[in-house]
Amino acid sequence: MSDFYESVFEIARQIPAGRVTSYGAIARCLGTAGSSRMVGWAMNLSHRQKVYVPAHRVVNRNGLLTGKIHFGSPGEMQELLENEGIIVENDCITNFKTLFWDPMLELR
DNA sequence: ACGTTGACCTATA
DNA sequence: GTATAGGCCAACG
Repeated sequence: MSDFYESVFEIARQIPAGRVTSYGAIARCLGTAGSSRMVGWAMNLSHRQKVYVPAHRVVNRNGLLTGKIHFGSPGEMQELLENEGIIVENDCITNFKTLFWDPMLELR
């Protein structure tokens, strides 16, 4: 595993419950801004990882659950989010701006 | 080896 | 405000 994915998983693991972040935020925090797609690939590989990565807390910039289909079954991601107190409606996170968690601010 | 795709983001029209 | 274009790099067929 390259350091890039390691860092991505590390950050994803640091996301507190009930909070969400975006791929771009993680990418910028890693200094690989513009290559936010790689963060998505990293999440795709997260299933192969031994350690559990809360990928459901990572969504796109619009707060839309674009990657829910990559979970076991559609709706599972939403259920996980609602289980943590996050309100999800029509595959969109309500109060996304409030629930947004910036790794740049927390991890510094 | 080459072309296409992908859990995205920013910028211009 | 929505619509389209471009860029980024790795994995898959």
